Amino acid sequence: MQQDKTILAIVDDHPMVIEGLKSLLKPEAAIYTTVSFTRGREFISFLSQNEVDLVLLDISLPDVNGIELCKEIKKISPKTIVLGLSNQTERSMMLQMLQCGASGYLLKNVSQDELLGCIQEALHGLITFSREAKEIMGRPSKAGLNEVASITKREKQILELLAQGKTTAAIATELFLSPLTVDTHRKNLLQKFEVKNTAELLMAAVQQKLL
Amino acid sequence: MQQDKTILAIVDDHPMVIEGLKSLLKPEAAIYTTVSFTRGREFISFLSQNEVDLVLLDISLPDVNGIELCKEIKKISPKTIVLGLSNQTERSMMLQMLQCGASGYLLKNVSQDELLGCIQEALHGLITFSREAKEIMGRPSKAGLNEVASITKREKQILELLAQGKTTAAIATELFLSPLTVDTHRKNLLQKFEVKNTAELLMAAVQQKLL
DNA sequence: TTTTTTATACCTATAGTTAGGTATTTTTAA
DNA sequence: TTAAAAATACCTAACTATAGGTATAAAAAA
Repeated sequence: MQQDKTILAIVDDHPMVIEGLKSLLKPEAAIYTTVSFTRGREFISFLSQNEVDLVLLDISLPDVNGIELCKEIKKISPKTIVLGLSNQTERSMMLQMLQCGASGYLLKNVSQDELLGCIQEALHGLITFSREAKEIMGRPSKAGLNEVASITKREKQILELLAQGKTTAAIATELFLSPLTVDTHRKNLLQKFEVKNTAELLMAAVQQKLL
Repeated sequence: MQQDKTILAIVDDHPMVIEGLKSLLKPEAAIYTTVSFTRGREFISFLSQNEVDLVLLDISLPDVNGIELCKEIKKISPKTIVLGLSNQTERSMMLQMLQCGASGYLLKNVSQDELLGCIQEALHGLITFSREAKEIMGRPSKAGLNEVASITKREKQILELLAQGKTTAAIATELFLSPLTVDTHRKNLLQKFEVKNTAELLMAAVQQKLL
């Protein structure tokens, strides 16, 4: 690549957001080249063929989950810097993004200054947050107490079926498993969420936005 | 006022959204003049001194609630056309906006074509929706079929305790009732929601925003 | 390549829920 | 004030979930 400009990618399903970001980045058009994508998959296939210095990644895309996408990006191109971008003011989401290799997190209410500042910081290898995101990170209130249970794919699947009111036996049939296996997963879910029955489990899952 | 261009106002607390909208409106810059505001109050004071033909109004502003703002706008300047703008795909929210005098509703994932089309339609006095908003309005499923189960105070109380994972016996003790009575209420809840177990019941209640 | 995690499957009891009723008293609304 | 709705309480039997384990193979991660 003969390009010496920094390449920024924007991944967001809202054309309006893409245009907004481009517009906010315009003053620095001399140093940044921007490309944009409305689907996570599109960006991944682009990334496997091109270099990208930094990506502004919406974490709530229609096709893939932002956390997963972030992992994939870091796998394909570890030096691409990922900044999470979202409306969600969920501490847990921010932490998850960082855990998956993101270099920071911006809320969609960023000002132009913040945006440009954060991009610069991130490009220099720093972890960075938009003002409001910083504030949220700054209050450890919920984090300490409300730890997010990390669940496996199978567990997620079973959780969803439980939410549909299905019994262990019905789930076993549906997934071609032994009811005993389903029961084990179910018990593991109860343990992970530190709850004692399905009702509590579902409410906890709803609260953690897993359902 | 000697202005013959149509005056569009954008009210949104996200600079990015404002820039995005302006950018999407650019092809029509010859006919539209745009002004933007990040606070509802700011816009109201502008409106009392200036004419505005149409306003794109974010319904989730930090200072005032979108519904209230819409009412105020229509009170101050009845001929200003209001289009609701939001991420929320809540049917009820859309209906509320219309009830308060809005001429339509756009989701923030609108494409440029939709945006320009909807603005034109609204300016011609029509009620208009973005594609996805239309889809949501188009399914009477939830409104018609999924009638909100009306539950009694006692039932609500028991529903909440069930959501906390409490057993019939525990609820009975807490409410100084016979377990058999609690059981009857529980059964009535299952019937009203047309579900067959507590898991499904809770999910239905969450969906109907009863929990 | 070794270790850890995930997914699979099993066992024994006990606890709790659901389905099918009926029936009386107290509130609330017409 | 009278009818309807809500809250109370009971019964039996069948079904389902939970608690307390153990164990092994297959994936993923280190």
